[in-house]
Amino acid sequence: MLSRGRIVDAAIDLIEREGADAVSMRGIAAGLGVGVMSLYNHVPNKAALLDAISETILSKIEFTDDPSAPWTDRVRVQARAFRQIAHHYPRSTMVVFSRQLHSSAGLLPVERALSTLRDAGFEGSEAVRMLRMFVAYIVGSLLREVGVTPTFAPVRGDATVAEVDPVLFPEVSSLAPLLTSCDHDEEFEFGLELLVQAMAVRAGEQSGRRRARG
Amino acid sequence: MLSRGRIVDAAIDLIEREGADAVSMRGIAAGLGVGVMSLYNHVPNKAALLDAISETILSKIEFTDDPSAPWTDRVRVQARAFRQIAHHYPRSTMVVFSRQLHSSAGLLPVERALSTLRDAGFEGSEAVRMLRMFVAYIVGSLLREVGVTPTFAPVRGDATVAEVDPVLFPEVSSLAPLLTSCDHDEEFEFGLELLVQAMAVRAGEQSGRRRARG
DNA sequence: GACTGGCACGTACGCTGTACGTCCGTCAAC
DNA sequence: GTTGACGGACGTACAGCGTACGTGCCAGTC
Repeated sequence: MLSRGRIVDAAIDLIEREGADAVSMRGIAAGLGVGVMSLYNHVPNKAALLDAISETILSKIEFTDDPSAPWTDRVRVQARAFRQIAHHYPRSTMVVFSRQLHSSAGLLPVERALSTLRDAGFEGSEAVRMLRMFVAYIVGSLLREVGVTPTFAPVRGDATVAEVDPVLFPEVSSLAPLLTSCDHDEEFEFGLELLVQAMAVRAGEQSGRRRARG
Repeated sequence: MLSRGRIVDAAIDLIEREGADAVSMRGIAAGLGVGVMSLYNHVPNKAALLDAISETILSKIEFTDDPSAPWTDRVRVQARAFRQIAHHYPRSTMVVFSRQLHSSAGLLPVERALSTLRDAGFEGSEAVRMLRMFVAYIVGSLLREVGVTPTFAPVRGDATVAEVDPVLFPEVSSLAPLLTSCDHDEEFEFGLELLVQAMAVRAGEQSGRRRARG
């Protein structure tokens, strides 16, 4: 028996195997051993299916952070949970980023993050701003990590960089080896640490002001 | 006379008018008053055309930062230049983000940024890490700002948030008004400032260590 | 037994990207 | 002035896409 869930799962499998461009209603149906039009009994159209894929991916994020741990550690754990799922479904992650979903699928991550930020001492618009900044960093990082099409990426990039004119682009030229290679784990942790520290500084100022007022 | 540049310009116009999904070789050709296949005399295929669009957009970034200004100000100016062009071509920006380009089109921004980071005291891998973190934030922010499909966005989001269960999602529920509305300028500047300050702290530690060694 | 609703499915239409062949205007060589 | 080559604009054609619509089967209810 066909179902919305089975269709979404098959679609995610197909995307991970053959890429987001290769996904088609016919391909998904073939993967399920089913006629194309049968899909439309469970999904109104392809756009809705892609939205459903986004929600499913988002819902797979597992939060294992300990509520009693310091908020800085919880922030780190939550950020890594986000990243882990993106690495597990790299190509589907691209479709998540390419669609803005109006649904409440991503609400649990937001709730957890806001709760953590409250523990850190941020409230109201300050908490929302912190959240948005943090999400921006994570999304931007993952877009870079995941957008390089992990499978069969032609390493043509090196050749291009080798041709960089050292006179026009001295900095790029001298840092070329560092720019072409990238330890994604290390890069992510670096930015994460910088952000957590920046937030800690800001949190200290906040509580300092509150103490001064109280 | 048809040319690669005219094709790219027409394609960008079309994307901004009707969205990235609506862009087709036939549509572009029609906009130029030309047969479809004529395009293929100047562009090998649609993917290459989209790459060309990305490069063109990237090349439109104007750097007006004063090399004699403090590096913190230069960072701010460069970030805003990036953002400005994304706002000028919002829908094309989405295609830029959805493609990773192997070309050297985005090299000038990188060069300028690395030069600024060197002035701040960052060198080698530290500079590259700072650059990548900064780009991640900017890209993530712009993806949020631009991904909300500025034109004719159905404001269904508010209704969805109004239905949030206050028991399941207390934080989201209490901050709902702040979460639904968003002053993009303010949000961007907030994160930008936080990052610049974090970088300044790190730069101070760097130069401190150098002084200690020297 | 008849009736009804849901689901799987085939057909068909308009759209897409693009391979291939054709035509025509321009320019060089004789 | 004629001829030949060549580059660019173009039409045709094909495979593949999303999906509107109609058909047939099968379970459940009166």
